[in-house]
Amino acid sequence: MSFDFQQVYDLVDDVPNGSVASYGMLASLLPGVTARMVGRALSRLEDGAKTPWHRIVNSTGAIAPRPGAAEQRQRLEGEGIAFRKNGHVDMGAHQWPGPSPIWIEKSCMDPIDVMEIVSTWRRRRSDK
DNA sequence: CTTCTGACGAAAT
DNA sequence: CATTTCGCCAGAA
Repeated sequence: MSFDFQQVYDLVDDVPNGSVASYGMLASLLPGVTARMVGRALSRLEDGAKTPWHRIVNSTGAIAPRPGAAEQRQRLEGEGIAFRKNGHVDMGAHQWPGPSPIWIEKSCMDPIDVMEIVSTWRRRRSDK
């Protein structure tokens, strides 16, 4: 069975205004889904979609080079996201804290595991 | 069935 | 930091 794009969209919908998440982090919260699959799911979004795709960047904080990258940056700046000189998002300051309790409940995941995963991604940032 | 192609990530250089 | 290299894998052609 192939995975359902919808589960990716549901998680992206959970990322609040003013914060950004990486493809890899979202993928790590979705068993069996890889970062590439998350990206593919977003690329298949339809134009009028309500899903906040612009809040997803890669693990280095860079915006994937593609038509529409400019719009993504513009939207993020509109939400108060700060960028560095090299064009990367300041992940340390805006990284998504993790999924909401509502999402965690719907996903049927163990809250402890979720916290574990999230902390791993935060640690990875600061180590660098 | 085979080939090609990425909205990625991590480590090495 | 920026670049390169390689692993990964579902769809489209």
